[in-house]
Amino acid sequence: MGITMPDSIRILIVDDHAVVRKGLAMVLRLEPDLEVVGEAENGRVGLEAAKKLQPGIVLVDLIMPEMDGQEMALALRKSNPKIKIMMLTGTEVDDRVFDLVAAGIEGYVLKNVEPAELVRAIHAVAHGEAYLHPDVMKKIVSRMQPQHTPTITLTPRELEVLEWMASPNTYKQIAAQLSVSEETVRSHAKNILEKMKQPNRAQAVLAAMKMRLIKLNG
Amino acid sequence: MGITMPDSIRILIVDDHAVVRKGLAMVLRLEPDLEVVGEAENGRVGLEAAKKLQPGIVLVDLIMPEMDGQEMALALRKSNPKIKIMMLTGTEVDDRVFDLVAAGIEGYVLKNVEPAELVRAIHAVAHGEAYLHPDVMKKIVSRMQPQHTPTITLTPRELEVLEWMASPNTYKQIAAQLSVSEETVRSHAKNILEKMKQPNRAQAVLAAMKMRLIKLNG
DNA sequence: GCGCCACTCCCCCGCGCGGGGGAGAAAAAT
DNA sequence: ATTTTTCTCCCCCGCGCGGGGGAGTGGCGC
Repeated sequence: MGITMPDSIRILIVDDHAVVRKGLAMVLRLEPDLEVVGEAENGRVGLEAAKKLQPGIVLVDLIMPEMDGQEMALALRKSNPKIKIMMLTGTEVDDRVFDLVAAGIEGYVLKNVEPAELVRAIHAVAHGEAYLHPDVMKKIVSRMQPQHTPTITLTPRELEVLEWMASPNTYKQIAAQLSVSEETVRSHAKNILEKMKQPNRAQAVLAAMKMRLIKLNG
Repeated sequence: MGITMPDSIRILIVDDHAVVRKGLAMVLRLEPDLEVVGEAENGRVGLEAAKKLQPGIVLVDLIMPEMDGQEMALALRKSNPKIKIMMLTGTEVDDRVFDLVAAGIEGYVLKNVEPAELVRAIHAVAHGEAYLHPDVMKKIVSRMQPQHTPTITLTPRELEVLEWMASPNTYKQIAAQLSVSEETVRSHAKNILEKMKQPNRAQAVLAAMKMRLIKLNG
């Protein structure tokens, strides 16, 4: 009861439906190393509870009145970045996952998961791993995929120059690096801008990143 | 033996080590609905085999002579996008995962997985889900996360100007949008560049994106 | 009251860069 | 063998922008 296992995982449940909270708590309490330390019925209350209780992980429903799961997750991530966040949502996966994952959510599972999987997910997240539902993963992966984009055809040399354009170097410096004349680099740059229909170097680099022609660091 | 189950998963194994191939095949053949239809010892051979055999999924080792797993995966993805690709690699997860995931690899598991997990992974991928090893997922998620960066403290107005700096607009145009003088915008820009220690607008925008001060579209 | 900071605006200077030309040689495609 | 593409290099022009000053206002905190 009041005994706190030294290595147990402290859990806070945030969901607007009491039955769901109780059901989750019951399931989780079956695990010897999981400890449900609190419940909250919306994001605002959950946020306060999290700050007070300092759980290792919070299970948060996405759709809630007053303050929804996304708002709460973002706020909690800012105020207490060490507390892991596991999103619990209905059956559908909407576009908010991108913001949530980008904000550093560690877990995302659907409510129809088997209890065993949820427990596994909690363990994984508590141990510093990320646990995303396959559908979520798929969505993210598909977002990362080259959207069979009407890719502009840049020549190899142009692609090379484009990569250098993302560096702090001036055209003169790039020319030195490539062992060609500055005029050559400027000529390539000119063609690149025209092909990409971009007004300047900054926009060209941004556009190149969007269409994954160049990467953010290597 | 020669009997092909109507709903069985046809598997092609590509690995340069015969023992690994045989071991994998033996393990997988224990499953009634998995059918190892071929083996190949490098990417080039594997590519040919895949085109000929049309398996549902190929297990590909990353490190191989002549043509490695990455090359093969990219080539196969182009020629036969319907064939699922599951990457099998050593213990370490290197940076190539980004290119592979971006290219649409469905699976990525380490060689030290339990057979049961590999079988689960194969089923998942065969059913259209993505199955990435937790470490891989973590790497991808962490790449998406704001790396608890020593964020520069920009004033609200500077942040606003910085966002506009990522647009195609000139300072004059930005000034018009913000209803201030061009000199004001240029003044802000000057301070932003100094604070961010960036030599020019393009680099400032890139740096801002890296530290997630501004987003790629939104 | 005083100082600090954010926001605004102004001047000057010089280089970086976008945009318009053109041209020649080698490689690839036809 | 001819055409097309790619890579290289050159000229000129003018604006965008980086960097160096300074200065006045209002708000916030001490």
